[in-house]
Amino acid sequence: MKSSSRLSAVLHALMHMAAHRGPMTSEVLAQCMSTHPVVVRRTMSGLREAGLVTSTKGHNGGWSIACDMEKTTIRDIHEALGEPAVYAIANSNDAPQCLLEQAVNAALDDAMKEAEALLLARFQSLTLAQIAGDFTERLRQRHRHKDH
Amino acid sequence: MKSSSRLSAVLHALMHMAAHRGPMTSEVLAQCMSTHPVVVRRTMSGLREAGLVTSTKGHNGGWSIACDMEKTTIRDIHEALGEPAVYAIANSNDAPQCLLEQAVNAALDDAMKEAEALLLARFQSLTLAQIAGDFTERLRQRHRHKDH
DNA sequence: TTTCATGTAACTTTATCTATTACATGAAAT
DNA sequence: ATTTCATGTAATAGATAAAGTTACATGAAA
Repeated sequence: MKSSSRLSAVLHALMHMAAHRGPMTSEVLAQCMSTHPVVVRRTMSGLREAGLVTSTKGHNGGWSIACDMEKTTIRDIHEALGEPAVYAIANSNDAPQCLLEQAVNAALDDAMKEAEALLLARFQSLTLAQIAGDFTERLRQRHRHKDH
Repeated sequence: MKSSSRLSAVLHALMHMAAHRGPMTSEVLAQCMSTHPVVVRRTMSGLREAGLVTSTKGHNGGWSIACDMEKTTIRDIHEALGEPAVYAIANSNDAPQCLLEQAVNAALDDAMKEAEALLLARFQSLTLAQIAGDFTERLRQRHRHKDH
C-alpha cells in the first residue's frame, strides 16, 4: 500500500505559517516539507476553499493562516483535504452477492467504522493551538537540555 | 490511495473452506474471490505458516482449515498476513529534526495509535465462528423472505 | 508414468500518490 | 507601462505497491 502524508504535511506547513509573521511562499513551504511548490499549492487549495488559509499573488505574496488556531481542529483540516480514506484495508467487493462474503464484510465494516469514528473524534478534539503548545513545550525541553 | 483487500479476501476464502467438506483448490478459491490462483497461494502461505490452514498437493489436493473456528480471531488472520499497515495516512517524515514537525507527528501518532488499538481489540474479539454464525443468520433471513 | 495441484521466482499490469513542466493570471515594485 | 514575483491549474512523467500472469519445479494420487 502507498500511504498519503498530506495531512501530516499540511499540519506541518500550518505550524510554520503560524510561527511566521507575514505570508510564506509555496517555495519556502516546499523546502520545509521537502516537496515541490506545486504540490504545496495543490494541497493547500483545499484549505483555501475551506477558508482556513488565504493566498496572495505578487511581491510579498504567499500563504497565511486565516483561521482561529484555538477553534480549528485536525478534523477540520482532514475535511478540507477532502476526507481522504483513512484505512489501507478495504473490502474486496462492496456489494457482494455471496452471503458468506456479506457476513465477512459486515464484520469488518463494523469494527472499522467504530475505529474510524474514534479516530475522527480524536481529530476533532485536537486543535492547531494544542499542537503549537506542544511545540513550545518541546522547545523548552530542548533548552533545558542545553543548559545542563 | 490503493487499499489492500487481502484480509477481506482471505476471510471470505476461509468461510468457503469451512462450508466445504474436503480441500478446495486455489483455482476454485480464486473464482470465489475473483482473483488469480497464484494470488491465492501467495496470500494463503502466511496462514499456512501460522498453522491456520494446510495445503496438500496432487489429486484431491488443495486448502483446508486447520484451526479452531471458535478460537481463531480476525486478529490472528491479520497477524498471519504479516500485519499489513492499517492506515492509508502516514507521517511524511518518521524522524524529523524540526520540532514543529515532531509536535505534529506526535499528535497524529497518538490519535492513530489509539484508534488502531481499538481496531485490533475488535479484531481480537471477533472469531471465525461468529462470522460463520452471522452467515447462517443471513441465510435464514433470505429463506424467510422467499417464503412470504 | 501420467495427471493434478501446490510452491515460488520473475515479470507485467494497474492504480495511485507525488513530482515536474508549462503556461496563464494577477499584484507589487521600479 | 513594464518587469518581477508569486499563485492557479492543467497536463504529463516518475515512483511505488498491490494484483495479475507466466513459467517451471516439486510432490502426491490415480
